[in-house]
Amino acid sequence: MENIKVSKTKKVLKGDILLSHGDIAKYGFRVKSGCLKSYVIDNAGKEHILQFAPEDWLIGDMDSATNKKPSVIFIDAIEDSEVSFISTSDFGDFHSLEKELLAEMSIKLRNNLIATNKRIISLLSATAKERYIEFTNTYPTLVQRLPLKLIASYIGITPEYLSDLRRKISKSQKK
Amino acid sequence: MENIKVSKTKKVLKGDILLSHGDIAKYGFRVKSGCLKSYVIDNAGKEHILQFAPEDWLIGDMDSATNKKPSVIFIDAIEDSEVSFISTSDFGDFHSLEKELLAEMSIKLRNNLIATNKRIISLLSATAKERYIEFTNTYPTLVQRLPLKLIASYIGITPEYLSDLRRKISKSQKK
DNA sequence: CACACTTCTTAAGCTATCTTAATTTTTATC
DNA sequence: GATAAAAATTAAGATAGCTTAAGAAGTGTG
Repeated sequence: MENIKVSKTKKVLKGDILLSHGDIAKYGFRVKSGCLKSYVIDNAGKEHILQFAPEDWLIGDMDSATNKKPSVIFIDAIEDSEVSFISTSDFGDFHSLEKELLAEMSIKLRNNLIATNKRIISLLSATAKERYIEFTNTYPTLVQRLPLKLIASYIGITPEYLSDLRRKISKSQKK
Repeated sequence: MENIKVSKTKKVLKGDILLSHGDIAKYGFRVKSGCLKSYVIDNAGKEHILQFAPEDWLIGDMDSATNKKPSVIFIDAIEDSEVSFISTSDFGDFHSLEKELLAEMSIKLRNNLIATNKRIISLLSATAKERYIEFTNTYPTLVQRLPLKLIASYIGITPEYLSDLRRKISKSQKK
């Protein structure tokens, strides 16, 4: 999607909120530098991270943008970032798009779907420890860069329990 | 994808396996009648259901088909079914496809991605009880039709615990 | 460099969910 | 419609992962 219409580029600061629960998504975001996250907040007020978007990643709420419905997610900057805005009017009607662009979009959607399915497999069938190790293998650069509590949130456990797991893992490696 | 190339139609019996762990997926499947499921088997030998595919649904292993890699999933018939085979060569190179078909594929991929993301939100942020109630609301016809143990597997719990939950739910409704 | 703030760790007790195993109910088959 | 097979239930004991709380270790900022 290098050639998709991009309306503007903007600098955002760590902590800035680009999309809030209840908003109707008018834009998706392409991250030029820095890192964004998308997440939900559950009934108990706990945050659960859906996606990290470092350099060159896209992030947005496709459901809200496509169906013009209030978003259930938030998108924030977790580092100072530079972000370009992708108008979601492009998402609405695929039939009006160029063939070339459609093919690229299909590929991105397909790859995203494959990755998302892997995450479901992981959530259904792997233990917390296995999911953590899988995360470190899949996103080694993010592990360096992100606070552990965000990684815990992404893999579906508490930071305290992740801390336990890491201690157990490093203990078992020492021998 | 009504107009995608479909090589053949075939009747399959309950229990028949259409794709096995280790296979490279040569076909996706469109279900004409009956119902298929896709699932993984974890290290402990437990089955975890990724998808149900009743009438008019598509099911397959996109990762295996796209990347010509051995599948990590199985696809079986859970009822006697009639199924048409979709050649996965269509998946490989999007650029060679008709524009109209690409637009339809993009829409299907997008909708699938939206649904898949909802499932991740549910797995991360909802309790087992909430996930069960959500399932019954989202797929009321499947609830009638499928054994509870398959639903338990789909929402990520054991059949015994689902049984407990159902008892608690019906007890709390009686008052 | 000191203060505040965030992140990380540790530990004890707790709960949602699992395991095992036996029993009952439902469904399919000859 | 009897028998076998599959599905669902029940219950007791086990455990992975959570909660709470407090302290330690980083990190940024004036």
